[in-house]
Amino acid sequence: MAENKFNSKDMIARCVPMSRLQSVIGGKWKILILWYIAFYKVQRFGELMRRLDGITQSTLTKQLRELENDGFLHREIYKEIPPKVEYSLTEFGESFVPVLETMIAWSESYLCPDYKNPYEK
Amino acid sequence: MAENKFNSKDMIARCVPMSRLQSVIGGKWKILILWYIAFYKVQRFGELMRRLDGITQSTLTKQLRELENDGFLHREIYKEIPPKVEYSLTEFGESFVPVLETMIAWSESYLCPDYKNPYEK
DNA sequence: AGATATAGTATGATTTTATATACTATGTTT
DNA sequence: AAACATAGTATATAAAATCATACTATATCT
Repeated sequence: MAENKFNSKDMIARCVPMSRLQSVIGGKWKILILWYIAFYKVQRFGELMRRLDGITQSTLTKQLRELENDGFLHREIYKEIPPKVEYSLTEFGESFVPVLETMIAWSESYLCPDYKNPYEK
Repeated sequence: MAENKFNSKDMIARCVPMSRLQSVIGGKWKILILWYIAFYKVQRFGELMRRLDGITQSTLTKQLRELENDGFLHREIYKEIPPKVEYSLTEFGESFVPVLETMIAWSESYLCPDYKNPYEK
């Protein structure tokens, strides 16, 4: 049996950042949205709608607002007609990109091993 | 404006591993459960219950079953009274540990910067 | 004989998440 | 004059996730 060198109180305390991470990137679309914005430079609401197969406008709006409130995204509004809004990563959002990279690398190797990225040799 | 060197079809295809990852580690408790098992060597149902503040038995059971079905966890049943079951990472589950490490490192640095891990200098 | 321990299951209620549908604004194009 | 484009909002509904509560089994301890 493995030994546990942490006591109960420490274990609970240590868990806090993981809990926060869960609450911040949980949700059915968030890492996908961040992924599109970070790696494919998708910036427009309409394009995200087309990419995220099956999402509704109100759900996308809600997820984007939460990502904005949590500091990942910047939302630039242009006073034009028809309306134009561009989403981009904040500095904080950029800091999360290596985590996304680790996630996608693992997913491609272990979760979808038959998946072939056409841009890698 | 950033250029996008991927066409629409590729973008959708490329997204698949991220979608699967989302479906596999989404949910309110899963990365937390994996974290406890991987880093604190928690193996028993009852101990997980005590760690995961607020989770109910049925929810914990469901999450553990899903992690087992998705290949992350091994569930070893001992034919004893009172019942004894031990959870541990499979080889596949172990492959995910570096991702968990990246997640927690980012969370500690960026999400909970005031959090102090008592076991690091 | 009754309490204790562990790992659950069963049922139904509640909360959270997501969906469908209709609607808004207004400059430009047909 | 009507249609189009974009980025939404509003309202109501449905589906999924989670929770609360009560219950099961049975060897061992008191």
